[in-house]
Amino acid sequence: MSADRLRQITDAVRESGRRSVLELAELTGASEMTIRRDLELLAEQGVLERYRGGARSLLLRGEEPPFALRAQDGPELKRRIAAEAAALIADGESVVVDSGTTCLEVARALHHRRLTVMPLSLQAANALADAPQLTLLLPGGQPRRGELSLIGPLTEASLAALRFDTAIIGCCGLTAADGLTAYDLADAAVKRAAIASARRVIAVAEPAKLSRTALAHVIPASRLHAVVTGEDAPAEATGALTAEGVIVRKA
Amino acid sequence: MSADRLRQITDAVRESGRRSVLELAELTGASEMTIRRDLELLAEQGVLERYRGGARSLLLRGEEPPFALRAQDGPELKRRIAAEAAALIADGESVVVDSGTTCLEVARALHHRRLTVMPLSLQAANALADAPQLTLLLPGGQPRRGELSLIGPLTEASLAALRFDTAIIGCCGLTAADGLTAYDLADAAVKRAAIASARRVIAVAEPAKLSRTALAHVIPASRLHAVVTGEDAPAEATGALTAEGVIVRKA
DNA sequence: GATTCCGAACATCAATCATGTTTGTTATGT
DNA sequence: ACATAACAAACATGATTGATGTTCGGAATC
Repeated sequence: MSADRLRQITDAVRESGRRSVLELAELTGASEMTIRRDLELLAEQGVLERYRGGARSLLLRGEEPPFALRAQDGPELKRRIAAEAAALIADGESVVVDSGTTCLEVARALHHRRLTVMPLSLQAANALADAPQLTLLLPGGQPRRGELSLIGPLTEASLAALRFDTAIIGCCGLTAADGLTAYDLADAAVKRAAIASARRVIAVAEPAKLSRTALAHVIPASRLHAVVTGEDAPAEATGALTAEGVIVRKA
Repeated sequence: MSADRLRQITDAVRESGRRSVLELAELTGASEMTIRRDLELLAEQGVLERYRGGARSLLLRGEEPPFALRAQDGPELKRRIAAEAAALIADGESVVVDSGTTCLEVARALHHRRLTVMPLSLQAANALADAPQLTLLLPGGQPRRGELSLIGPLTEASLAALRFDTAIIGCCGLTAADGLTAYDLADAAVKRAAIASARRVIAVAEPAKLSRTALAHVIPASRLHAVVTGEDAPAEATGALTAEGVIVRKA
């Protein structure tokens, strides 16, 4: 399954709202049959909607693509950021790890460590299920479709009952002006609960997110202790965060 | 990975307490290198312990083999039992599904149904994560190593806060005299909590379990509403259960 | 110090998966 | 109703992966 082609298709359809199978086959160089199969897949993920002859986009602008697609996005960068974040955690700590693709990488980076970890997504829980030295604590909740992040009152109640040394929080947008933001309201509520039950808050955010703001406000940037981002993060963004009292680490 | 060979090895080692690599290679017809790789795998799962030249069993009699091995055991029968149990559940119900290999099959059988389901293991949660019409509720808790059943105070608290129409409960032993029993104390406590929060309790048990009793007592048989087992369940066992007021279904 | 066992590295085979091609069927438009 | 375009099932192909076997240098045991 060529991830590149899926991305090309997603982008092309999103750009003009709709594309024909023939156009997409020409664009990608793949056969029409392959395009049809791809469209079927993307339709299942809720990215687009099939109609006879083509497909129309279901992603509104400002909406995030599904997990399976984002997971293919710059995995190399995410791993570097995750490794840097993991390095900020000391053995023996208790850590709550947020949902999202970047945080999933953080969870993987903690696999061999000696910690108490509460992951906030099924993905991360699975990644850590066979970790030998880890005390794994799962919160209750409802796994969000596709994302598999745990949400709802059960999740918030589980978090409220516990106190962690560190929270690793992912985001969809993070700026000094708008603070840490997320696309999903339920996710945002869980993030807030996780932050409320942690002594120290570390955000992980690819550079692109530092100039983006999503719908749901989670917390102001000043509430963060550290942000881990990529090396090509724009200086204005990181500077503004530093001015808020946040430590910025580039991976 | 030949499941047959792993079973042969496990049985042979358990029978005589220890076996040499050479013996096992002869017995299974595989090369010594393959046997070594298998032993490494089984050692990771805690089935046996390597020593130079062979391996010795770590499974005490009366102890259950790890999940990965049991999952390969008579999958056909388990699916039939699971289908029968699933048929006892009406659309719209709320159901709590226990951990274990048989209950995992029940979860799979519920995949396309319209229900509210709380699985008590990560395995089952994963199997149901992409179910389109299902409301999935995860309890909190600690995933038990290998088994991935959720245990601990978080799990019991999650269950105590909810009321279900039906509980599907797995077991290690089930007799009219000794009731429903499990190998693991923590699992048993969770089972009890699940049963306490359900109006109706259905146990699933392969025929072999109807003449077995494990360490931890969960509930007396009379507390069950129905038992689903295989068609070749011994008549004395099923008769004794019926005498306790339990409905017995053979799949 | 000799022998036996081990495990890493490579080779091989089978199974699986993604993709393309063919062909009969279905849906759309006139 | 008929013609055409799109579709999807079935099969073919090539690439990738995973299990197994073999060889060989190194380590543990006697």
